[in-house]
Amino acid sequence: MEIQGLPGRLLAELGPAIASGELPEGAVLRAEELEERFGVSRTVVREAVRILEGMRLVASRRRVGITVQPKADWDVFDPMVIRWRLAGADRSAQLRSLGSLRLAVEPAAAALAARHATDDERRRLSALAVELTMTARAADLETFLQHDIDFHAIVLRASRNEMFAHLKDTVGAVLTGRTEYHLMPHQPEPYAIRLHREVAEAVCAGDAERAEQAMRTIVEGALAELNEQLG
Amino acid sequence: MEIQGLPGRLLAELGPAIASGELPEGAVLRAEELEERFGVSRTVVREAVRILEGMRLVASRRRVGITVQPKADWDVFDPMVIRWRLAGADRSAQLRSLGSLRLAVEPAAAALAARHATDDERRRLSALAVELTMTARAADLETFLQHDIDFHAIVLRASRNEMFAHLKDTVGAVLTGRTEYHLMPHQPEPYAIRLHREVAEAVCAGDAERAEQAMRTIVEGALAELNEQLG
DNA sequence: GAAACCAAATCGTCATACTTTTATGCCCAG
DNA sequence: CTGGGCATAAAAGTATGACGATTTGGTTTC
Repeated sequence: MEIQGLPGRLLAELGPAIASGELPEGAVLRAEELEERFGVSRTVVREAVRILEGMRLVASRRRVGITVQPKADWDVFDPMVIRWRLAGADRSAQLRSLGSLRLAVEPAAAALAARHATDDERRRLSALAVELTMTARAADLETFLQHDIDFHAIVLRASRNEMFAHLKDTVGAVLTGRTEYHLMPHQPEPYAIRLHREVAEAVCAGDAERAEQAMRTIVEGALAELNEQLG
Repeated sequence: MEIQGLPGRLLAELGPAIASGELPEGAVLRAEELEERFGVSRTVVREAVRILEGMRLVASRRRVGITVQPKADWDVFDPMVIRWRLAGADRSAQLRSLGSLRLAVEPAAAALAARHATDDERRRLSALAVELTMTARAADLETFLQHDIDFHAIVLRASRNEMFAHLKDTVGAVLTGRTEYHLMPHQPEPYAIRLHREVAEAVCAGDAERAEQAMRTIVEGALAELNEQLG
């Protein structure tokens, strides 16, 4: 998942710095300056910059340098950008945006999953729903989170739509983020868990309508909680 | 939008080759081989490969080479990847996936737009809806397409959700793709155009429900046409 | 036959030199 | 004083040779 090597180290410094606004729009870096600051060669700097350029966080121009791009240009779907932003200043804006996206996508994915899921996927959804109940009771937030992530990932995958399926990392980042930064109730809501079982049952029964509704309610709930925590 | 310089040339060759399946999953390239084949230096090859790596199209490993990754790993939201795939073999699969995504996102965006659009955006939507009517009558597909793209882009932007807004290029690529590859009626459907006016009116009136419904009908129609053309 | 070791292949990094583009400021003409 | 073109230099872009690090796969040895 992570990018390796020395360019990775550069990224891990520059990415968060830009995403958090510490390096504001229009800030200019010079390649040579970065070489010195991080004690690496030109090759490494250039490759790291290329990657940031791919994410549209910066643009490199001759005789000018490497300039931080306006937020509006950033590739906000890149999982790395999402993580960096969740760790930084506009965490709440990011979570709200992602919430709306989930609200649009996940119910649709659940409906498709009810139609197209494999038997194995249906089984695993049911099993995970049970696990969620158990770990919630045990207040074992760590494994609860992991099961929650898996649950949503399976629904997205079972939709048999590659675009939806690829949002699994994005959704995973949201769930991780709101747990990590304590933006949800300390005990998972029993009601939310019942809804996960409802989704699992509906998918097993092939009931697209019910799966979609239940999933919508889940995401709406998450969004409501978020708004509560953030005022 | 496009990546510049010599690495860009490499990308323009390798990207489509991979996206089209000409270089299948597991295929191995060596950096030195690419240097010779394209007559460029290591620097250039490495940067191009880094970019492809960022899109998760390839992975580079010591002592083994640059291997093409399974399709499931590709960053299917990257606009460049989308264009390459639309130009290649699995164009129809790609269009179907994107269609489902639009069906989830655009109605939601329209609803939000009805609530949050600025006065200017409302005006421009109305104006574009009129333009669509005119250019459809004139059978001027080129400008019709451009106005259609602008229309959907404005709705997405007016939703005031950055994730939705960033899907404008994706939607644009879809609209361009299906025109370019003649996957829509030669004359735009009068019904579809009336629906665009409906969206514009609903957004102007602040009627979220109606905007959402009209937009849903538009995208459903596009998806239906697609399925008709592709069997 | 298994474990340890060695060798070759390939990417990864560095240092340096050269090329290309372009912002900026100077100078000259109007 | 103003505007346009031209020279200059600054910065990224490209090329190249050398070396380092890692992984694969075979070979040797016990």
